Amino acid sequence: MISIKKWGDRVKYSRQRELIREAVNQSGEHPTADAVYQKVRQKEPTISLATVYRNLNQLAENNMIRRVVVPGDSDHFDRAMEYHEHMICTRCGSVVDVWPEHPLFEQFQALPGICCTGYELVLYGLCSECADQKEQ
Amino acid sequence: MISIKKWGDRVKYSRQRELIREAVNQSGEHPTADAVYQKVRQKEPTISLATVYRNLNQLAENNMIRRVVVPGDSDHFDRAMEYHEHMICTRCGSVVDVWPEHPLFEQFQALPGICCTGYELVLYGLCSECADQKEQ
DNA sequence: CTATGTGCAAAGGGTTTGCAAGTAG
DNA sequence: CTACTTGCAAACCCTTTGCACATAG
Repeated sequence: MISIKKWGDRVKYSRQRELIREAVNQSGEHPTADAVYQKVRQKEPTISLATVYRNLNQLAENNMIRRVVVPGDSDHFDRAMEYHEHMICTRCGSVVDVWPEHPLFEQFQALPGICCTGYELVLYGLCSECADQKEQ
Repeated sequence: MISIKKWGDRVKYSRQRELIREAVNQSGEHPTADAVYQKVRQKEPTISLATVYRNLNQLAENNMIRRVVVPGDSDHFDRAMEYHEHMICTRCGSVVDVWPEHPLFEQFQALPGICCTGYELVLYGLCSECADQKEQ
C-alpha cells in the first residue's frame, strides 16, 4: 500500500495504476494504451481498457509519464525522463528517442511575435534497424 | 473546366474539389474539414462531408494544401505557402501562423544518431488577441 | 463513512469506406 | 468507354463516459 503521492492528496493508491505505471516505465518501447492494456492484463486479467485510459491520462497530466502524440496513430506513452524528442520510423512505425544537444524550447520561446509556452514535436525518419536494411 | 493538374494525369477535374481548394486557400483561417464543408455547402448544397475529406486528403498528399495536425482536435488545413509553423492559442484555440527566422528542418536533419526526413510541429501559446485580453 | 477508483457496456467524435450512380476526358 | 468522383449511409477506430459496485484512507 505504498502510495507515492507526489501529486496531491486526492489521489488514492490503486494496484491497477501501479501496474500501468510500471508497464510504461519498464518498457523500453513507447507503448500505446492498448499495448499497456495487453501487458497489464497478464498480471491483472480483469482490468479494463477504460481503466488504462483513465490512469494513463491521470499519470500524464501529473507528469508521471509522458504522452507522445503521433499524427494518424494512437497516442504513445513514455516514461517521464530527462528532456528528449521522438522520431517515428517511416518504415516500421516504431518510436525512437532522440537526444538533441540543445533544448528546442528556448528557441521556440524566442520566436518573434508570439509567446510560446509549449510545443509538440514529432520527427520522421528511419530508425537504425530500418536504415541498415535499406542499404542491403 | 480548367484543370490545373500539377499532380499527375489520373486526376480529373471536379467542381467540388475546386470549391474545396478555394475554401482553404481563400480562408485566412485554418479551417477544419467540417469548416470547409460548411463553407462549400453554401455554393454546393449537395456536397457530402465524405467528399470534403477525400479531397482534402488528396490535396494535402499532393502538397496543394497543407495539413495542420492539432493534438486532441480535428486536423486543420492551410493554404500551401512559404515555410512557416503554427501555434495553437491555449486560450481560444485558434491556429496562428508563425514565421521563424531560420527553418527548423536543417537543425533536425543535423540531429545526431538519426536521419530525419520530416517533422510535425505544433507550438502552444497565446494569440495576440488573447494576450491583450489577459493584460486587462 | 466518503471520496476516489474500477469494470462493463454504451456512447462519442472524427474520419474512412463500400457501393451504385454520375461525369470528365 | 473507362477511370475517376460523388453522395449516402454504414462502418471504423480510438477514446471517453455513465453507472453501480468496490476500496483506500
